[in-house]
Amino acid sequence: MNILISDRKQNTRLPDIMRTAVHLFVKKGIDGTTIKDIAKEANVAEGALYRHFKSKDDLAWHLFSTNLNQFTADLMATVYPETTAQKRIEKFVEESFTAYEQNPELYSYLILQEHSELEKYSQSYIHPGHVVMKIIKDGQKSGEIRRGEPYVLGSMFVGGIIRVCVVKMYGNISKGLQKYTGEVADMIWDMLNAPTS
Amino acid sequence: MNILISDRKQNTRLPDIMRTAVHLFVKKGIDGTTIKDIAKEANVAEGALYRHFKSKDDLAWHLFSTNLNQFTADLMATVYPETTAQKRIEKFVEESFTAYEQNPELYSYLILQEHSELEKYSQSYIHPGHVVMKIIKDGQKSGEIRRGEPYVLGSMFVGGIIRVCVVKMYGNISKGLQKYTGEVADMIWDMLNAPTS
Amino acid sequence: MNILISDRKQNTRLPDIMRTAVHLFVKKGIDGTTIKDIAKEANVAEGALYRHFKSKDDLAWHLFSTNLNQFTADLMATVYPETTAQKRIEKFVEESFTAYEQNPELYSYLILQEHSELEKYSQSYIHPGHVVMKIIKDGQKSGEIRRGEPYVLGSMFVGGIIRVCVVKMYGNISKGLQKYTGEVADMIWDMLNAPTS
Amino acid sequence: MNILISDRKQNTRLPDIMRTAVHLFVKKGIDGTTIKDIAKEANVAEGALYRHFKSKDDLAWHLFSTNLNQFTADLMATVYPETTAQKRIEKFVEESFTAYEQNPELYSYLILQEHSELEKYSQSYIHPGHVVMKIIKDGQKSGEIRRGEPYVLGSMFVGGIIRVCVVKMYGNISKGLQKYTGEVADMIWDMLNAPTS
DNA sequence: CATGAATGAGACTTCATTCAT
DNA sequence: TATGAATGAAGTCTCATTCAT
Repeated sequence: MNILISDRKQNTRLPDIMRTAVHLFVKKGIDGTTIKDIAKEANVAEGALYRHFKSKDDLAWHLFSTNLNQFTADLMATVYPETTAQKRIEKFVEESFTAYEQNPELYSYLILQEHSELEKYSQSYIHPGHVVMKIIKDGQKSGEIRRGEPYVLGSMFVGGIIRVCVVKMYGNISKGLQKYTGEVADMIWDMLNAPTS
Repeated sequence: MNILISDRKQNTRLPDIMRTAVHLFVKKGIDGTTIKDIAKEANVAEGALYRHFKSKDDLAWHLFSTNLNQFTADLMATVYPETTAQKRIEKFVEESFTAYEQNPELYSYLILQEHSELEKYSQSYIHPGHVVMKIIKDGQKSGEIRRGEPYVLGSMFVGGIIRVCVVKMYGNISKGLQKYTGEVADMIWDMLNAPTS
Repeated sequence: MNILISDRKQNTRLPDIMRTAVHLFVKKGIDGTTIKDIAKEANVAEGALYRHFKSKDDLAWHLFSTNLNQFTADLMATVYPETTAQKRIEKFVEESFTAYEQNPELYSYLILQEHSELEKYSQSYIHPGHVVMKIIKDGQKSGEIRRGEPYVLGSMFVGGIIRVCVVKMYGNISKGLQKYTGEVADMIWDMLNAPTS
Repeated sequence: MNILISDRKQNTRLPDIMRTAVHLFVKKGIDGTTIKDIAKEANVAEGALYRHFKSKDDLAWHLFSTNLNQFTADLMATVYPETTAQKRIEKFVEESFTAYEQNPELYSYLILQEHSELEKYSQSYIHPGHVVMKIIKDGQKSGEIRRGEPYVLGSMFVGGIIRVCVVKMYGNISKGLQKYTGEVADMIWDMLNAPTS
């Protein structure tokens, strides 16, 4: 389900507004994007936006938290039926690359950028890092994953995935990321697995 | 004061301005930081900035490009005397973590953040990614590093390092990063090295 | 309000802004007038101006070029149906003095002042000098007007008119200028006409 | 005597400053010229200016009033030994055109421009208009000059001269103005003289 | 005396938000 | 409900003037 398109069918320009907002927020930052920019590109009057959101930051925050919660939930639902650490990692990579390719701008907005503008809102939202940490800690408990500070291991895991997306976004990788799912999952596994013997 | 050591340079507030600017740019973003903020925190009048820089963005760009060039040059000088891929990776990790710990804010400004505000300036600056790519490509040529799209391998390499710094910055890792140099370098090596048949 | 007469046009503060701007530009110069001045005297917020003009200079230029084109066109339409140089001069004087008396400030802005601030804009606008030069050159061709460098003759012609307006503006002439139309036209004619052997 | 070069021989940059100031004030207006502009073009430090003048406006006013007084006095001394209106007019034209050609920028600063910026200073300085009015009134008394409102006649007289200078300054007259002295004086005389009989 | 960095008031401009139509 | 002109606080930048060196 495309998370940007609300399932309530109203005769509203809301989806246009949201899609445009993500596009511009990614391109120019939240502070760098004006209401006029969004209104013009979404073919809406400036005032129209305030029918749906209390403020620009409210829009930015809504876009962020709603979609990030959704993405994290989807990730959890896909990854955790798997029972081995290796399989979980593979699913995590697959799901991440798929999300990126389906909507690079939204993925960038949710995952690739830090939003200092949103710090005023609660920082306790659920995010994919939680899934990563769970995979690591469960894997360490079961002996599948090497010992070490879990945050370091988790960072090495998720940092690589994030960076691949960034580099793809900058145009340095031409094929679809899904092509690299297996290879990347293998690399992460080589990095994290506990040496047998 | 030793009269032999340049007593001619005017006492300028430039260092204060630059230090403060990095601090605030990291904390609130470039767009989110005002000239007034910088002036107040640096104990300088607002106009003082404009004796040294044409505009706020000019300051941001100067801070970015100058220091990034320097860091990249240092990195190259440290890494490339080494002759094996494994050693180079270790030096790269060590140098990165040291740079982070010496000046987390500057490192964050240079490496951890994407600056959409600076896109108007030339995108052809030298940056550490170039060093990473060289390590990867040289290592693949010599057979030390596994086959695969170099940008993907490079992203996995550098993405992990970046992420460790981000997580440290958010306070989730308490020890100094230099403690993890060996461990992280090993993990990257496990991930990248070509399986010896 | 008669619904047949355009009830659609939004009630805009544009006319207030323009009237006030001319007033202040004449009184204090363009550079000497601030946006705050205009806003206060026009009872408008400072930002209102920027809905209609890109900048203060843009406003100044618009005011200048639009009205000057209009005035020149009117002048041409009044003067050039006449067929003798003497009549044309009389009409020119009459039209000039009438324009001055109808709106001294606008006339001053268009004709009496040099605007170094507007030099950045095209200098190729149409202005009343063109009408003067045409009267002179046509009159010289037909033998009605004395020989001599046309720009010198034109300057003597139009300079007098301009100066009369300036002196009136400074309060040294108390009667309406239209009273002097005949006298001034005669003087110009005495100055310019070719002596009939 | 060049009025811009002080007869006290000090080792000072004052003449440079004054010449530069006139140049820039004419080119960009007083408000449009900055102290930095003047300092840079005169090869002086910004602060140096304040050794000679209390403020920028003080400089502008000094330049204006001193030189205008001088010019008016010279004019009076040249014109008033003459005993007929016609001769006086000729001398006035000659002196004006000579002054323009000797130093167009200074003449422009004194005569061709209105300085709304200087209104804060006394408006009761002596200026060439007084000489003009004296010529007109004396001429009317003696019957040499036609009847009519003296300010109107004076404006017609001096307005032409001013305009010729302006048009020359804009480059539309290529020969030196002194070439036109006789012709212009004749025209003014034709315009102002009382018809005999 | 000269220099030019610093000051800080105030100019121009932007833009999130409101509100009459 | 939509529109977009208006608001006005706040941001960026300028520049006359001061003052330590």
